[in-house]
Amino acid sequence: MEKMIETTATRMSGDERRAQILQVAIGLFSHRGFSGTTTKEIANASGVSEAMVFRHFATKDELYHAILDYKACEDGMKTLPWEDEAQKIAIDENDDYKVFYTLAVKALRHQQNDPDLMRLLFHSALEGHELSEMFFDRFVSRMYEFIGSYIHKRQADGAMRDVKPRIIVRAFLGMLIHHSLNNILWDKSRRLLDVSNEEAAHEFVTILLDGVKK
Amino acid sequence: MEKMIETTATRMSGDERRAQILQVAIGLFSHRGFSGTTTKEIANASGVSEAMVFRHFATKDELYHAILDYKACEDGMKTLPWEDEAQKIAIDENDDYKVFYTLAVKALRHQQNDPDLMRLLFHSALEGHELSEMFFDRFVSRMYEFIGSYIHKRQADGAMRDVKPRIIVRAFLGMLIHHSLNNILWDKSRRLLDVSNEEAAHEFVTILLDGVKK
DNA sequence: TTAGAAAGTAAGTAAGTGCTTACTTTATTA
DNA sequence: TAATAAAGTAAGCACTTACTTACTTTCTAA
Repeated sequence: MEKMIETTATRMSGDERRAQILQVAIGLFSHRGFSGTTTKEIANASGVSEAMVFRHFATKDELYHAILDYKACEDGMKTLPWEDEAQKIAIDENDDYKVFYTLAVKALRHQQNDPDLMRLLFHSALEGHELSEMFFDRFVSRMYEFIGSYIHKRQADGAMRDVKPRIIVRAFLGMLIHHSLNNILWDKSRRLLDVSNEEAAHEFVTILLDGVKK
Repeated sequence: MEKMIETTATRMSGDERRAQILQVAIGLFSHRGFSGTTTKEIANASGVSEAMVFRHFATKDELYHAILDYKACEDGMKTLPWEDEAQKIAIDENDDYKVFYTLAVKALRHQQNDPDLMRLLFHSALEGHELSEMFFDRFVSRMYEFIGSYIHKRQADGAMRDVKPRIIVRAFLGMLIHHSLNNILWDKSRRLLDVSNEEAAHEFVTILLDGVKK
């Protein structure tokens, strides 16, 4: 004879719950790291018992892998620059500013919208986890290839100085990644430097291009 | 009536042992992180029982603090650029290349010689440990002040474009830190980019200075 | 030479840890 | 509407964790 006063305590479907646990775990792992997060914390934050966590993910390690796969495959690489049409056009037109600015703004926005990915990536890099290598092979090294070969072409055109292309790539990615890292980790309140993604991208690209032009 | 066949198993003095445990712990913490390292591992790697670790450091947390203090105070800031005489002279002479190149080479060398410091710094930043803030206040923000004010001066001289000085600082430090980070974390075998500290410093500085000159 | 201090250990403890088991509750459908 | 499958739990298991205790060994100096 109880009244249904519950606050929509409907139980979730298996897939829903799995996805929810995954999301909760992403938040926790990305802030506390793998060994700094307990399965109990994950369960509590998901509003279920630990047994449910282990129903969906056989081991804690499997959960971590699922996260890495999800983040690195589905999320982080949604818009690969070498599959971007606008990018290709800019490249064909030899529009240096457009090529680099588009890349920069996209990267900065992406990292701002999803700081967990960067945190996760750094945690796994420090711990020597295999995601690190996977991400490196699938994304970073292709990025070097992609930007590097564009720079090489522009050097052949006589539009850029003869510097090892990959040094230029490193300088460019360094500015972007370090800027995002600052915003996420050390300078959340923007005391040190407070600029929009667009302004940052513009200035970084201008410095880089003026710095390598012939 | 035993013979003294021991391989110089002389016991250490308190101070020696303390220092040794500290060093061992630095190596472990910097690779596995705080919660990823157990006190037993530290004891074993130091060749003593766990009780000895706790004789020298009341808690695991105290040990971590001691490391951070040691690393951040004694080690990492041995040569602060604003206390460097050669640096001051270069600044007075408005020798942009010398100012930035000296800084860059020193930073790259330091990080190469002591990768543990950077690892530790990143671990603590990700975990939100207080060292992060301390290091930020004592070192990073002063660095922005120092380089930023030099850039400001050079802008007033009409030698550099009018860009927010701190954006230039961020671009510069970004190149350096990201390069070291790559060498330490992802590209240990230098597959992606293999350059000496001097070459890297030279190219980064050249890009930066050409990128901001008037 | 011997008392005492300091370096050291073996063997705990209580509170977690990842993970399992045996069971109950809710939703679906034949 | 009853059978069944799926979502869920409480309680515990074997083991690890940070940290302690009660004790032994070695060095030093009066």
